[in-house]
Amino acid sequence: MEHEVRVRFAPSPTGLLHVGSFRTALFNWLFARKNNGKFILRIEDTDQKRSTKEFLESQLEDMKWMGLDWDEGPETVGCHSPYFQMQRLETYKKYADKLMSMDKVYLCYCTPDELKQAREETKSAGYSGKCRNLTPQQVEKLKDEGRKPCIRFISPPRGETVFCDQIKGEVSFENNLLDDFVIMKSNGVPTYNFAAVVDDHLMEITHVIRGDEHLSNTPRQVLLYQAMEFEPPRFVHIPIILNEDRTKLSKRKGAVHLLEFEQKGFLKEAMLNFMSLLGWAPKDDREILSKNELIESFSLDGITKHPAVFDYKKLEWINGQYITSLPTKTIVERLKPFIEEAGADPGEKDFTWYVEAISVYGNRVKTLVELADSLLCFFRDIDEYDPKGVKKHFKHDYIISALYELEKRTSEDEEFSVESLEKIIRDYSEELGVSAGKLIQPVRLAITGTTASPPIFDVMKLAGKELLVDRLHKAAKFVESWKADS
RNA sequence: GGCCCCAUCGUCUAGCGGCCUAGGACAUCACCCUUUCAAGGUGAAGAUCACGGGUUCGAAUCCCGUUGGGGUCACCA
Repeated sequence: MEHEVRVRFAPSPTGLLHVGSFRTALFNWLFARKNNGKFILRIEDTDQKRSTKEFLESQLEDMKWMGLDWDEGPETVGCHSPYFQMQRLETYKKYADKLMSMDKVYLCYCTPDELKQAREETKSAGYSGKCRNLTPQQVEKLKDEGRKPCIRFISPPRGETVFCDQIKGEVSFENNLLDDFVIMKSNGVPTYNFAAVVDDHLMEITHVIRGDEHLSNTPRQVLLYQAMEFEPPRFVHIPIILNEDRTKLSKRKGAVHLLEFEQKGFLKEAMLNFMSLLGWAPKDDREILSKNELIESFSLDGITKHPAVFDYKKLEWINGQYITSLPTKTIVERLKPFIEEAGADPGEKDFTWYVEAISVYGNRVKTLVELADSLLCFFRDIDEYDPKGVKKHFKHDYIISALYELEKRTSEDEEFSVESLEKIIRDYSEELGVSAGKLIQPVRLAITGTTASPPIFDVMKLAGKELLVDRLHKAAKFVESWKADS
């Protein structure tokens, strides 16, 4: 009988939540939910220089935004609290003392400068073990100099450390390559490797699912598990995410923080769907999966071994799929902040209008930002008419009178429906003896200022009588002065 | 550079010894639809399964080497 699955996501609040970290959190969460296990959120805030309360809050908000709820962690009552490493200092000290009494660690009085210098001189990365066999007199002398020691782990000089990774299989490292690494800094704060091992053990973590960049840390952790006589968890190293140029996903080359994607108008459902498909695939050919479907089909053996390139185009496609498939009510609610961001008052239009707008515009945009942008002409005056469109669609002699006539006819249209508006245009084009398109394009330009838009009768209806009449009038005036100038 | 990991269409991937003259999706292209732009529908192009050796009756699938890519080498996590 297997133990209850307990996994954890252990972010450091040293920046905004990175999409790579988020993907790690997602896989952990999916695995926990799939197996009816527990998802634990542990804050690794031992980097006191870079950790901030603001980053912590931002990361927690991102997790909540995406719906990755944690069973134990900040803001919960878990039986393994506290979940902030800086609040667990006595615990780490206890285990460091234990290792000290077992002669598995030692005090090191070297200063960062000395270490740096030694590294440069020997051109090798590891620590020499200089302080491992200090005499009592030497220790006294170093203490008198006011030095604060850190604690280093005594790495075995030979042999190899082998562990089994759920994805990679058996992985082994030569012990002589591992140096005496630091487990407790001189300020009494544990280092990552030590704190993670102590906490994962105490919190009864069964599967450590984390990014591939931690694979080379694992032998040190395995050594610590052995030294403290803890049973190690299962290790699951998931592939990292790459930029299009196959370098590690980084700023400079595009958005990397979850927050940025939210601001760009991506829906959480789409993000969740897309991110889960980076380095993992369901057994069947489905591409669009809801949160529940993801949980249902998630399994560790579906995770790939190789890194995955972040395909922005596919994300856009998935987002587009969700814009058209999510309940309109949901899209309306989420769209409003973007309307506001674009500089308009979302309260100007009522719910019915939004529903129509989304049914008309929804399938031609990829993000909420694009949706808000294309709807902006219904909130604010248009800045200019597309120059190419002007030359093409405003050039004919009948345009000025036609725009005035349409202004008159639409203003007198009591019904003001998509059908009645279509009738006005078609009837008038027949009267003029021109094709409907010859009227449609100028009207499109008059309302939106552009040559591309959804079907024009829908756009006219969406504009509303007042705005439509105004735009037709302004366009007529514009063409008058344009013709006069040329 | 040392160590570790990885390698199927441009990209995400299916494939876990015969069903593969390699399947799906995004992107690309064409056609249909059409008042423009999309969406949608149909179809096309796109991978000598990185390369070279083995093992086997048979390999994208197993083994070895080469090359390429990535990760990591802190009193950061």
